[in-house]
Amino acid sequence: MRAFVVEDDARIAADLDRALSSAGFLVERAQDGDEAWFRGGTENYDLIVLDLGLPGLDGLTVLKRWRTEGCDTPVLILTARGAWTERVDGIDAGADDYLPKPFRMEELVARARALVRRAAGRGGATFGIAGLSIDLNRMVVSRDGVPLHLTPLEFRLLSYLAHQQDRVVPPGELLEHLYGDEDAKEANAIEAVITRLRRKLGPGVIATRRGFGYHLGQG
Amino acid sequence: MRAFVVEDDARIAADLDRALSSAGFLVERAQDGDEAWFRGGTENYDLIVLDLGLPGLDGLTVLKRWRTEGCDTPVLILTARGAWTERVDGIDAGADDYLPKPFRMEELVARARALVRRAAGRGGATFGIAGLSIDLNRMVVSRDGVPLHLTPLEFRLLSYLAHQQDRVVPPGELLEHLYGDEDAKEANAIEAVITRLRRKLGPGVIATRRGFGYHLGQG
DNA sequence: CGAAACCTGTCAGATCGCTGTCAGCCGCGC
DNA sequence: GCGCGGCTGACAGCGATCTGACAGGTTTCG
Repeated sequence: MRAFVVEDDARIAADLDRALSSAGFLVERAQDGDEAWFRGGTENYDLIVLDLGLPGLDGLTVLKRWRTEGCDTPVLILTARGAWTERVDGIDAGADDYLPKPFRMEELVARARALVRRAAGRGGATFGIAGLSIDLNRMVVSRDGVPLHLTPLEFRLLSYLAHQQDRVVPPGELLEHLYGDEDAKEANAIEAVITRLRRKLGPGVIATRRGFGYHLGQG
Repeated sequence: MRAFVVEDDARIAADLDRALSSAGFLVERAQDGDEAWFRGGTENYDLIVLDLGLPGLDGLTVLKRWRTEGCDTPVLILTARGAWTERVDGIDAGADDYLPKPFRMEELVARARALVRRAAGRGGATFGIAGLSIDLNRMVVSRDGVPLHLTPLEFRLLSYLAHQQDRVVPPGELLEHLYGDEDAKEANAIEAVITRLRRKLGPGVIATRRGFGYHLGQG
């Protein structure tokens, strides 16, 4: 799950990074509008957290450009401006949600999760598959009530697959969403994680569609 | 655009009704949890506005039941409780958004629009032909709801035929579109793929026009 | 601070399924 | 009945995937 944090205040950005990271997101940051516009329009994020008060390009403008470019990534706006009209502007510009500063990190995380979930067309935060229950909020996976110990990477991969319903996800897409474009890994890295996951989850959970990718559920 | 307003305070309900109606929604109302649960689960609304403080069934409970029943209508929660933990609970229960009371009607309408817009964004990259449903997004082909496991090549061939409607496609054209001009294969390669496809799809899907080519549908 | 435990990417060898080719059979069209 | 295009089962090559081993790096704990 890749998140893109656009925030010029270094302290707040660091807080956001920490909170989202520990919630299972792979966080990338930008500090000004121009960089935000470019990367947000180019990369494939699952969520964007956008501060309206930016140096360079204004946040609202960036958002509008993304939308006219056809980018439909969920966007959560942070605004220091208290006036409700500003918020309405933000939502009408294509934002999916907003959070007025100051806010609780817990609340931000909850909303972030809700946005991603909604984008996936899914209602609840926990669901079961193949005798497995996956709680995306608590980051806990259990089998027959027995909690399984997944590493952060394993959980991120499983969670991404879960958000894709039973769509077949190509390895390249997994690579991109697990690691971002920065330090590219060998395609084999995905296979390794899949193997380790299968060992813990048991058979019948992650299926391979040779030539296509992976998906949850029986082959 | 049908909206379902669940609110026990008659005055607020009337205000919501007026605002949403003038925004183009067809508004229906309920005043207690039991009625809300029944109608929300039965009818097909585009948006539900749900007050958490309800007589009868609690709002959160109603929401959870809808979600476990598979209802994925966008839900906007109204809450008088100011504590942010309550809001987080609502979102975790499957709400798509919440609005703390008191709120501006303009803001509610903006959010309502955003939710509906969002929900409409999910859409069918899937189409059906000759009793088959082909989902290009999930890369899955199913017959009578039973998913078929096609190999990449088979999928490409079928999908090309599907895009040509029921036009008769010459083998040479298939060869060209499946392999490009580079490493040319024997014409027989196509026949082999067709055979394998027919075995999986069953009879009556791919027809041969001797001397011309192949097309979808009965002879 | 140092050691142990753990996480994770890479590699190499094993495995498995996809796919093109071939040879022979079948059936349409004449 | 004949000829030719099309069909099909068998098979082997190849690339995709799997997996165990290993090492670098990080976190945990004493």
